[in-house]
Amino acid sequence: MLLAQLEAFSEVARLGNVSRAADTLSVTQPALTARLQGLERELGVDLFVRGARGMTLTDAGRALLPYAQRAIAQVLEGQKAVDDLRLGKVGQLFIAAAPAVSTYVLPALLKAFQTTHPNVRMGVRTGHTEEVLEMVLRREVDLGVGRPIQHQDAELIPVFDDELVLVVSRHHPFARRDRIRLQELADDRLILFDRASSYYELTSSLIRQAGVVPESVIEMDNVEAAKKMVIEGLGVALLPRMALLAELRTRLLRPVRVVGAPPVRRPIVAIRRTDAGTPMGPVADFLALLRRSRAAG
Amino acid sequence: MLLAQLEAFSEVARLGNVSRAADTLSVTQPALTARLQGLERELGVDLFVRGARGMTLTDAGRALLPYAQRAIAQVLEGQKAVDDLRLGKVGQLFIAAAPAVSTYVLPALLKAFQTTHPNVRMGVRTGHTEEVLEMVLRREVDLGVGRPIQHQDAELIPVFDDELVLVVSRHHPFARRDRIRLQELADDRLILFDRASSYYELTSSLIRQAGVVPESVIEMDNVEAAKKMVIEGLGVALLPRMALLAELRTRLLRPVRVVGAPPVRRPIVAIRRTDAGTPMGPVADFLALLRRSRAAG
DNA sequence: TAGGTGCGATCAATTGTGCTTATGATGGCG
DNA sequence: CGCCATCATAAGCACAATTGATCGCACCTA
Repeated sequence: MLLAQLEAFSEVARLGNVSRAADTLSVTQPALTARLQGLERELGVDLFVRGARGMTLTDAGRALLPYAQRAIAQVLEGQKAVDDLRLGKVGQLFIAAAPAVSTYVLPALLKAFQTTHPNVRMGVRTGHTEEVLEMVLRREVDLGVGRPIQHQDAELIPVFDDELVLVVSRHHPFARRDRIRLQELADDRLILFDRASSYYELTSSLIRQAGVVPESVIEMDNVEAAKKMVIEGLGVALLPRMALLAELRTRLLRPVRVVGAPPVRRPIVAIRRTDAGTPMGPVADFLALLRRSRAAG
Repeated sequence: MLLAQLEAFSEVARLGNVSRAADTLSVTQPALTARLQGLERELGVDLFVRGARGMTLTDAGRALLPYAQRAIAQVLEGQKAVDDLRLGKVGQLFIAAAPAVSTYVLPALLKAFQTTHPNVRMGVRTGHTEEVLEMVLRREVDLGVGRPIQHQDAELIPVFDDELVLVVSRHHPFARRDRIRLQELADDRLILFDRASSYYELTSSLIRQAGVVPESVIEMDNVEAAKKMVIEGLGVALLPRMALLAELRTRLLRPVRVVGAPPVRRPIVAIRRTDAGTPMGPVADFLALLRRSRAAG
């Protein structure tokens, strides 16, 4: 049985007239006649009584009509559902993100996303990149955001590069200088954050590489606390730029260029299950927003 | 969009495998692949992620699946509904019938019909043939049964011939004779029934035709009373055979052949709206039962 | 009652479209 | 490293749907 036959049947039943139904369906009248005959042949019953004044439903036709209409309605609704999804109008967007992303990048992005996609259900979960990957693989979220991490079933999509920035308080001597040498850090107190973060290892190796042994080191367990320490003048810190946007803008913290040390850049990637296919709808839209934002400046 | 595409989609989604779905749908695998590609092209989205281990639904596929399944289910249910109707399993059978039919023919027939068609809703309305016609034309009933009556929108289907039978009580002198002459009726009392019935006019004209003036006439307003009168020996009557079946069988009443007068036969017809088409399902089955019954024979 | 009108069915030719068989490409698994 | 399973592609074919023109019929109108 063909959907076209059901549409023909439904429309002819509605109009009681093959010729006019042919117009509204944009086919010729003989084509419609053939569809109806085909349907009647397949079902083994007459659906219409042919009169000189048009077509009238038989009992069988009356019995079939509601089913035909519902079937057609389901198809249309299905098309609409897919279309809405494709255009990102509806659907869901659950994201797993590394702490810095979750804290400093997502809020603004999701606020913007919410205004353009009011009917999309959103959610955020936070974890280190390994946990993000796990959540993606277990399909607990539609998208992960974190540092690159290889896995057979995961696909990585670069979204922006983050960067470690050396920051000092506004009263610190470095604040007045364009750039400093790495060795000068030896005279200062270095503030480290979150031993579990991937940045911890980076920072440490950078320092060690330069043969610098800082006078003293303070370890914090989160970025926010580390920033406070720096602002209070207790030391200097290498912090991800995406966590500093507000303080750099208000000049509460001052960035300092370090000569002789290459800028430490870390790609931030989106993580998708390979078998989820090309991102679509809300996920695709959010990915575009994420890349466009260039969140790290 | 083709129904076949939705079926392909649904089945592949269920099995996660084009080749196996091709088996269950009894087509070749390339045919299914083409259907899926056509559907994806038309919707503008990928419905599956192709892997070496089979097909996995995308978000769009997951969104579409329930609609596709419901559409297919509606089509199947529609087919079943038409089929049940065609086979007379379900539906309704509302009949309007002339009083004699309603009283003496329908009860036994409807009892038989009920056992073979337990899920058919049935109903009977009684009226003279003109009223039966009206009910048919107003679609208050599916079928009328009565004497022939012409109308542009009504189709008449002969079902059996009724016959006026001269009956007398078992003690009446005629009861011992094979046949009588019409003129002999002049010596007897004639019992007429129901002035509104079409039989009244028939009977009267038959008598007048023969130039017979019965000694006396008693008019009753229903057949049952007329029968009682005859049984009590108060006179003789010309009554429709279909109203006499029980009394003739028990020999409470005796039929008498009248020589010189042709048997008075009246066709009983079923009445259908022309625009209702060929009878189907319960109506067709009942019509067949009605003709087979030869109720007046 | 003769001609006009509207409607559905039919016909012949053409176009399309899906189906089948055979083959290719790719990834996983022993 | 070759084999197996899986899906995609290609070529040829057959059937079916579409089209435009025509027919037949019933009804309406003059």
